[in-house]
Amino acid sequence: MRWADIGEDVCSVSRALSVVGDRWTLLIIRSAFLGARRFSEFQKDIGLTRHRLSDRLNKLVEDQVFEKVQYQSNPVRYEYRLTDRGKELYPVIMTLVKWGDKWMAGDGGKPMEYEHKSCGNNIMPVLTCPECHEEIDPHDMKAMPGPALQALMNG
Amino acid sequence: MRWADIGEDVCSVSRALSVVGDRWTLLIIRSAFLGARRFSEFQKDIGLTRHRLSDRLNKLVEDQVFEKVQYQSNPVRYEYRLTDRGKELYPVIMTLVKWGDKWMAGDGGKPMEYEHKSCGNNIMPVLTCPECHEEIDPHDMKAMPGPALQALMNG
DNA sequence: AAGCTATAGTATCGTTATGGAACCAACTCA
DNA sequence: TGAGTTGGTTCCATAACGATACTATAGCTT
Repeated sequence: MRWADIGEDVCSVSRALSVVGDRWTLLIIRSAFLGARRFSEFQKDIGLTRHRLSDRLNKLVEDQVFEKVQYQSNPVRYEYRLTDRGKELYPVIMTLVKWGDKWMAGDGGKPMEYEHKSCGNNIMPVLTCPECHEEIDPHDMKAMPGPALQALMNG
Repeated sequence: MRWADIGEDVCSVSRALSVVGDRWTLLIIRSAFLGARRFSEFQKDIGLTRHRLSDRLNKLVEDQVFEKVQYQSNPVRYEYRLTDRGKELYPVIMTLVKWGDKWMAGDGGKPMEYEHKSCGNNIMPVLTCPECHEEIDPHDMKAMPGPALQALMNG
């Protein structure tokens, strides 16, 4: 039996994609990391229809990636802020930026550059092993069924 | 003027998502990292329709994420292998796995576990600064317009 | 006070993408 | 000879999406 055979539900990638796996959501989250909070800011950044944006933001609030915070009354208006759950999508965004920079580069250099404030360098993050601190090479990673998948395979 | 205002085209995230930003593509790539190569393997792993799979695989070959390699003649049959461009999506997949493990956990523990073969530890990769080797905290990253965006902003 | 602008949405409608099911073609194996 | 495997394609109904228009509340302006 193949591991993945068992179903999409026991797969962290598909679980994650059930939240961020559509055409717009990751762009909305990128905008949030660049400072957007209000409906119109997201719309200007991304250029999707208000209808769609309304939809996605509501779903992201439901999924607890954003929280709605009232910033005025009369009329009542809310802004959308990343929760902790949302903030932890930063690595996903940055790995996409890195891949896009390298493999989908346009003319005239990078769209954006990133400074690591705590060391002052202009960098692009790398994925490393928390134990030996080496950069991760896919060939050095061995994937094994974890408890959830083992349970399914044995019964 | 907002940076992102200028348009989706000068954004590495949206460029990357033009390749991997749909409901299925990242699942296909995940399957490839777990060893899938043939049409039917992908289909069993993911459970999408053959129609859709055919579509996505062809697009991914066009986008040079996969290459078609003939594995038999009579009838001619191809398998789909990740190119270098495709292999470098590994960090995107792993950061999604990590987020899914933490925030979308199901009962009974993790679906999968990962061993870093070169050090022998069971790990989950972290995003670090290649200069100071500290783990990246979104608050410590400063985003600035790069050359491509500066050019656009100045004219 | 009437009219214009800003913000944050909804409603409607036509087009595109997707899912489900059936079909097809070449070969293998019993 | 006939069922099964592999790797698709065709057709149709439904879901998601884009474009455009409309709504609602408030401030600013003349």
